[in-house]
Amino acid sequence: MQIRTQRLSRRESAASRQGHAYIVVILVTLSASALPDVRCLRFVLPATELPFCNSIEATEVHQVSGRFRKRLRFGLRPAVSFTEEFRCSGSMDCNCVSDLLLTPPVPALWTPGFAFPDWAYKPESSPGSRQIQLWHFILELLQKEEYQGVIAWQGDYGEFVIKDPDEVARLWGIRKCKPHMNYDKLSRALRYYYNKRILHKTKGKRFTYKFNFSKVVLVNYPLLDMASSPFLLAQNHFNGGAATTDCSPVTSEALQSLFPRLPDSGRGTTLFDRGTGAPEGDKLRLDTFPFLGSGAPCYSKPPSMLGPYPRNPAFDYSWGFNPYLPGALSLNNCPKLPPGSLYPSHFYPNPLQSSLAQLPHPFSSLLPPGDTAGAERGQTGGANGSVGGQAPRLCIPSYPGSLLQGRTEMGILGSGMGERERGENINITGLAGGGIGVGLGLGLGSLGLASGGGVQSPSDRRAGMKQDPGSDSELEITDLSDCSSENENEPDFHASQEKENRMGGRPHIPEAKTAGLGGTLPQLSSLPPSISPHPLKSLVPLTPPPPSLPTSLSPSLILVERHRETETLKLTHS
DNA sequence: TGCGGAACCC
DNA sequence: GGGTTCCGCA
Repeated sequence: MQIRTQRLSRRESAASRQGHAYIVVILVTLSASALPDVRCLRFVLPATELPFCNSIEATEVHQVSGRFRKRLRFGLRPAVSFTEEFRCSGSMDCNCVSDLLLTPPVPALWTPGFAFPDWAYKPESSPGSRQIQLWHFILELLQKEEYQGVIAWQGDYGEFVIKDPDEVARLWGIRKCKPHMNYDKLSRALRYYYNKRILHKTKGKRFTYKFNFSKVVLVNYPLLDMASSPFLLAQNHFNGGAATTDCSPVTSEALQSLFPRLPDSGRGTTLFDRGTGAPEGDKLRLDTFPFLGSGAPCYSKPPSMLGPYPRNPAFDYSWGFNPYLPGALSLNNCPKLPPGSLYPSHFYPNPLQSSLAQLPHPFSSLLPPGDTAGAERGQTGGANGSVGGQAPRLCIPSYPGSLLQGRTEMGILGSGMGERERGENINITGLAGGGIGVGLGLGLGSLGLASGGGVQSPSDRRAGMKQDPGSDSELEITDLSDCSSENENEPDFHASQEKENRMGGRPHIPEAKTAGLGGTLPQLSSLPPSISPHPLKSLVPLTPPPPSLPTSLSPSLILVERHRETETLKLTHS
């Protein structure tokens, strides 16, 4: 069933600067008649093509005045355009794609992988260890086509079967430099995950285990709205189908055990940081994912293996990871392990299609991209089974220049705009003939990124002023990448991995909602290049904070204030 | 085949 | 901390 084009319009947007990474919160109000059940979002990052799905559960879609509203949260690195697809469930086989061009084509800084943030796949990120963890390894095998005969997804909701236990053990032994590894030992290690709720044994099925993705999600995004997340609810299958999420409360200890890099996962250091003043409530905190230094104990990954995507060299970054891509998990690059296969076009049964697909990004990034060849070109991975076929894709002109092109009506999003400006700059338009279409434009200019004067040209802005009162969308962009000090040493990608960073010990990342301070910060263009290792580092929101912003300066805001002072001082000196 | 305790290693 | 190894038990 072809869904007619649905025009969406921005209702409100806000953005703030916090480094490299952005958090984008989209609030979309859809006409009820047009989109009764939004199920899937698909994003494609430019240099990597990272489709991942966010789902919108019906219960999560608030029907307001005959419209369905849903706030979509996802984090994305700046300088990435992405495609999102809305797909209707049921008989409505609609989908649509639109692009969001955040920044100029600078290196893609964030590559969400699989269900977990990339750092989760990094051996260095293994809690308490700098080696790859077994569950990472299992995921690695699962995502490689050549190991389908050894281990493969089977069943649903993260269930997989070890078809060849000895071979899996052998591979694991190779990876860990344990030549005497066998399945008995491997299974013991797997049982080690039971208590951690990472894995679960499927009783009655030989060699069959099940990932508790919801737990992994929990530990990464503890404040994710479990009750309203269809994915997490689906993960209850993991726990015997209980009506509740897995879900004994996740203790701080457990979270720290799994993800020690969460300063204190159980005490509010969450991606969804409530109480930050965002009207929407939670806020995705990308600064939870630091990129760590390399350090595979056994092997060193050749550079060719580091980049899972067929990237444009300019966009390449060694730490990029997508477990669905070749070598994505071969972080230790065990010599005896064959190189990663080509990007698998499909996985069956891919539990993520039905479960992780319903997660807000980055969880939804578990979904396999359907078309690896489009990594560089940022095409839609239509092969993704979660998406109803190849969706039309709006091509947004690359920065700098107009975000609007063709039928697309793009808008500049960000806190750098006043309410009036935002009304002018944000415009979301559906795709003709493509079902519900949402085109999102994110202008750096509106965010205060001064290089080039912003993404959207004035003419574009004018073109994007049209609004549809019948629908709204809301974007919130947060730059959080200042948090990762490790990444500062990465010359290629300037990549800092997002990480939760509100707790002590780590570099403090300003909260997402810092737009209110942005106006006082110097714009990038006004700063010497050396000041900011990354253009977005100087991204400065221009607009006042959202009304819900706390009036008092939080520690993070203080940091922003300090940053502002520093930048101002540098500017003065220069 | 699966489990978990225990000791041990890194 | 995250396994690894060994073991007894079911």
